[in-house]
Amino acid sequence: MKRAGRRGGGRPGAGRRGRRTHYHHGNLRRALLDAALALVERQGADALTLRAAARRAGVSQAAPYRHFRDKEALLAAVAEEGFRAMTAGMRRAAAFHAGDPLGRFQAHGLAYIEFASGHPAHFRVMFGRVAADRSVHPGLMQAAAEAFGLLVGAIRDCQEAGVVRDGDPEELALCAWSATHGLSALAVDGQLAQRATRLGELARVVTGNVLLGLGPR
Amino acid sequence: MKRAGRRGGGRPGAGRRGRRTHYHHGNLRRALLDAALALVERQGADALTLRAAARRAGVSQAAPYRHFRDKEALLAAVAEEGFRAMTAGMRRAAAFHAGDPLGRFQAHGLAYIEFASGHPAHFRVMFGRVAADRSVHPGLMQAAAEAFGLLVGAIRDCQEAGVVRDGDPEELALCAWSATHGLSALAVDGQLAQRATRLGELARVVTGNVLLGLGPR
DNA sequence: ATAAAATGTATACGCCGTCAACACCGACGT
DNA sequence: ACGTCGGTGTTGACGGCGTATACATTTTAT
Repeated sequence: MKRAGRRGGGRPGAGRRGRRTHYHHGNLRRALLDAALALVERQGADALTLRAAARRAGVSQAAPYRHFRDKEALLAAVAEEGFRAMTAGMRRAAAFHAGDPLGRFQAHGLAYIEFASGHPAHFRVMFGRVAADRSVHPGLMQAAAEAFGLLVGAIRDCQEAGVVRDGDPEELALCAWSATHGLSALAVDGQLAQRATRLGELARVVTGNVLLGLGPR
Repeated sequence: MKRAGRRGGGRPGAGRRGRRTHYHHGNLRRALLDAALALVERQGADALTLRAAARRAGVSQAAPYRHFRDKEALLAAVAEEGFRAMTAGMRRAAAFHAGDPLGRFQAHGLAYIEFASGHPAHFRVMFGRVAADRSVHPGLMQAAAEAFGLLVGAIRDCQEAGVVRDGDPEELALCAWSATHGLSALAVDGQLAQRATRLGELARVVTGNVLLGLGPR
């Protein structure tokens, strides 16, 4: 149905097809999102610009407006992808601790910190001021809620196993989320400068301390 | 010609021969900083613009460059003031718990969260990416270190009182800082939307949980 | 008094987000 | 088959931004 032939298809020099280039792009929305992700990952959050994404996708500066209402919408989409990637990483890490609720829980936290330190610019977009009113971007809200939901679920499992004290699981999960997010944010913002080399170790200390606090009384 | 009412108000030594007083504006650096703080506080971090600060101070757009190397330098100065204000707030709060190291420690955390939720835009400037290399702004680094130093000192006092377990105080303080900063950051970024009304309560829960984790074994 | 240094202004460049007007393409009703 | 229509991409423009350069003015040092 949709043809793959694209105009410029990424690089004017490379994309030569028999025909004159097509006027329409194959899937510009996806291409812009990929361009935006690459920009963030390789040149930082400040390099994420509607015009730069358009350039990278090989279209004109106004083309993105057919797919994103404004820059904020593109940022929200980038953030959403970040939450999905982070959630996937947390799931992967937890899979190694099948019968061990506490281990799963800590693995979630470590994976969170690992994502942040591995993709600092992306992390900043995820938690930066993407919108005055977040509810305008339901996909983003849902993706963020899913990550938090993992933690809440893990807390519930720990409570059932008797290794975490009773109480509102959301509230307890928030204690863990705060510590995990805080360490990640401090690391990403360069506030741990001289300690950065030990980040992995610090992550264990911090998440471990959370567990001590959450343990049964 | 552009003449616009000069900064008449409070120009010291307006006569001539004012020794320590400054030349044209009075003290443009301070005026720009105040303008920047007002912009951040009243219109958010995105409204902080060199040109807007200049406008608000009543000077031309290029004037700020005589006092700040670039926009980053102005941001750093704004962030520094934020750290000083936050540190002051933490000291004030701790003063109410003279003989109670644990109380002091928790008061620090609560004051931290209170500052963040009371001045979200300023908080964002303080922890946003002000510079690729923070060491270019020594005043900022020092102001931030002072806030962290408060926590470390409080941890030491708690250890001496036997209410916090032994161990590297910096490491233990970092556990507390992470949780405190994390809750603040989540609140500021609107990630606690529906729970925001209970922020004060959540702050107590989170800081209390940290103390449980740090307690003697 | 005069030269030098400090401070502010005018102007310009290039990039940005965004908008309006237009061009092209594929699909669909007739 | 054909004309039209909505979705998609282009061109060009506007005002705002950070910043550089050249210049004017005031303060300070000699």
